[in-house]
Amino acid sequence: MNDINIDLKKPKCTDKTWEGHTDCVRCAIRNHVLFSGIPEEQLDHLVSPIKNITYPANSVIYRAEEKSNAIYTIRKGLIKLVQHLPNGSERTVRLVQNYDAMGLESVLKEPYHHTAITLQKTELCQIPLSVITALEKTQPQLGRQLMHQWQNHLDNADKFIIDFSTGPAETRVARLLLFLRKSSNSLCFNKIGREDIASILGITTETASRIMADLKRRSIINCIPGECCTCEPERLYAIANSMS
Amino acid sequence: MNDINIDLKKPKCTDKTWEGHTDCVRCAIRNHVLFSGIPEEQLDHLVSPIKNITYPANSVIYRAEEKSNAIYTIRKGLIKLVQHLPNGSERTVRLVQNYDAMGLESVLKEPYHHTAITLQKTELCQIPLSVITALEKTQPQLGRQLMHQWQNHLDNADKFIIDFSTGPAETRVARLLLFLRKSSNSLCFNKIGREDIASILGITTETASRIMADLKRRSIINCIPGECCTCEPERLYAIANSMS
DNA sequence: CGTAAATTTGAATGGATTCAAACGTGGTGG
DNA sequence: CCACCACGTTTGAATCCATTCAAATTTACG
Repeated sequence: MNDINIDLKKPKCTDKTWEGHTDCVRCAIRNHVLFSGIPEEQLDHLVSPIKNITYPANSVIYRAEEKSNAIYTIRKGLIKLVQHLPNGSERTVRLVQNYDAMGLESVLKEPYHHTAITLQKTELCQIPLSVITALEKTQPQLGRQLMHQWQNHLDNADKFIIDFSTGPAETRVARLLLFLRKSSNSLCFNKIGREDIASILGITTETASRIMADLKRRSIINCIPGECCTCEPERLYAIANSMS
Repeated sequence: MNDINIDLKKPKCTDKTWEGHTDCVRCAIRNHVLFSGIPEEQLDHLVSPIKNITYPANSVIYRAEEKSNAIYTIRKGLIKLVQHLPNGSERTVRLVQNYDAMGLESVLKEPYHHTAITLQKTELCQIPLSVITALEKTQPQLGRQLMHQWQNHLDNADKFIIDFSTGPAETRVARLLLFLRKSSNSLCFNKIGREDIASILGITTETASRIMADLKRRSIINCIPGECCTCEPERLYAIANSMS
């Protein structure tokens, strides 16, 4: 497994020569509109505290209750936000990926509300709160950007309830697999643990395993060990839309 | 049943002689900080489009997909936000009450994302978008207020997943009853339909009915027809926390 | 190669859904 | 005023589904 890799060189998102630069246009914070009015030399100085970090799977980015001091945007990969149940087990309440922002509560000076854990190798930008507050002064549109991010989280939460917490277990699994497919294009769901599936869908590990095994047997998904999976999307859609 | 009652007289929330005025201090929009810098005569003019409306139970406030033009704050009562499933039935994704704001997506010029329906007699303030945009210019803290509202919705969504979509049906019902108790103080849950309970908890109407009937038989809740209910909170808590 | 951890499978139990029927309640019209 | 109908709630019985607990199997990794 590759280790955590913090790239400290300089703020990549303003460096046009960086290969990943084109992605930054989609970034929640470093939006192409957002930096438009700021002179080049100020800009470098402002965003230099932004770090590009790559985490392996199963890394904790931050913990619930912890004092917050940065928001994050996900560049590549997948993260679960979990909350701890009184009983000791954990329930996943959101999946974050694909240029979503995360940890917005830090803008409101609140401690983090979830524990954030990577489900795959994940590349993200860590934006210290100081950058946000500094940018806010000169860039009034930033507030609007953040509101859109909040709304986006809400929409995700709604989809989470509708897709992952409604209907029989097989239906939920199918919807999760389709979600993962859309997000990563390559369907590496042999990488995601059964326990994670269970915590996302509110079912037990055994049920998750049984259903996954059954889908394999029916050749709806095909997993070569160590490789990514293939699936038959139409058949998954059929299951996903079957309201018992 | 009492009809919809729109109070057009004048913006009550700035009228200190109005009996409900003290509540307005807690309002998401008319916050005591918020209006501090604005001269009296401008204030009246600014907030005059705000309407106080009282709806009976089962009224539709707005519909999903509909063009949005106002946000709402709930003064008293209870509202469900529902989304329609492909199958035709509906799933409740949030419960709104107690000075919560609702319809924030209108600030982002998006159509409403849910259909909002009252579960009880509900009193609310309708704040046209024009008021928000006008206030935004002179009151920079308004943006922050709105962010807090978004965060509040997110927290509610999390609780919705953890409390109402996790664990066995009886546990979920107990948690819902305790939620209703805390919100309305008086526990009028003979008023809330079994179908509503089902759509909130993601179970069937029959299961909801069976569990409610059983709780009555065990005298954990006592309902006098036409009156409000009483319950034994400790026993409900015991059920609510029983993870099985 | 061997051990720990994760996954799969089995069998029994318990819980939730389905479909159908009975019951109660409130409202309408004869 | 009562009969009747519509609608929501309750109950029953059968079936199906998910969980539990235990064991077997596979996989990952030192």
